[in-house]
Amino acid sequence: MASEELDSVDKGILYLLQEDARNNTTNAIGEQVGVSSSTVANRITKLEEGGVITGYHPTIDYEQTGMGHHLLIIATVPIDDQEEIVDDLVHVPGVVSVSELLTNNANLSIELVGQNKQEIEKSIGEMSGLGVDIERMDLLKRIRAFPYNHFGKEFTNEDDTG
Amino acid sequence: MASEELDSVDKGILYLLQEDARNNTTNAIGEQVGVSSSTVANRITKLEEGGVITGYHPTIDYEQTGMGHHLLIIATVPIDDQEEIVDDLVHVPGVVSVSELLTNNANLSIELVGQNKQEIEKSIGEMSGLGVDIERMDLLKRIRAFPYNHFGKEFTNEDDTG
DNA sequence: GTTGAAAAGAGCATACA
DNA sequence: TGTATGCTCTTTTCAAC
Repeated sequence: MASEELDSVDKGILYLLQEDARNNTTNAIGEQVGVSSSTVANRITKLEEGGVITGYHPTIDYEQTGMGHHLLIIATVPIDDQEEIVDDLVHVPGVVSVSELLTNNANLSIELVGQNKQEIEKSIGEMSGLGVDIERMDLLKRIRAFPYNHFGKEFTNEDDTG
Repeated sequence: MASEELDSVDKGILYLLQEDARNNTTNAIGEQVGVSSSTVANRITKLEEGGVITGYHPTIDYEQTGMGHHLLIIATVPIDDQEEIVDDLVHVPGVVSVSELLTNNANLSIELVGQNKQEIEKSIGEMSGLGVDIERMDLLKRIRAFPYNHFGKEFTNEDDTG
């Protein structure tokens, strides 16, 4: 039920959701991919239940929110404790995303925000207390996310006059 | 108009949007933060226009979609060409996000997906052709994103019985 | 089992206070 | 910022493929 292949309708839906997951209505999506709105709703439900779509999140420009500091941290944790530590990292103030890597060294990529250096240092301190060994830490200039561009634009009516 | 401070209503809205940006209605958000639905709609519009919210995206489990390969790449590009190269990277198949870092070395973090090694290799080749110098490349185990936990949960009625 | 059409209910945008 | 109205969207049901 989960890892079934996606057909062109699913791919088109995913593509359009990646463009705007909040304001793209099932109606509009249906018109773009050539099915009715109820079909779109059914498909989306299945994609959610099947674990393909795991959530919907806004992309936030932290600099606009007073979070002057936005960092990307590469760190190492013991593999056996990786999951547990990541669970704890959720509760560290300022940590907004964590990517787990399948390596021994530098197996964690952590996105951290804070209003000032004090907040950052406090978060760093908490992370260290959890057993996170920071390898490097760089200022984030910008993050860009885009629809997986071969996911289904071909299955929509969108015009690419770029 | 853009970088004004956020009040508790804004923070509560952002928190709830980060929990579920698609299914959280203005009505539900309004009840949680204690304002009317129209106020929520007005605030969201301002957050969008002010550049605080730059988009809404689903989180997709690429492994469930037949994309067996999910990589995180650390790469270096010439600083002067960074923006231009990132613009080009958008069009490389399989590239789903790019983070620009403010450093000389390893100033790009690229998330790449593909159905098989051939696709990955093809994408790598295109990236190299753009002047992207790959420093390291690791398999992604999992990515987790969470609401910035000190952003406004305190301003909602949510119960944290975890 | 999946899709599409229609009805009922809910949510959203606009105007106005 | 809140309230009210008209309009749109979503959801459910049910028939058809």
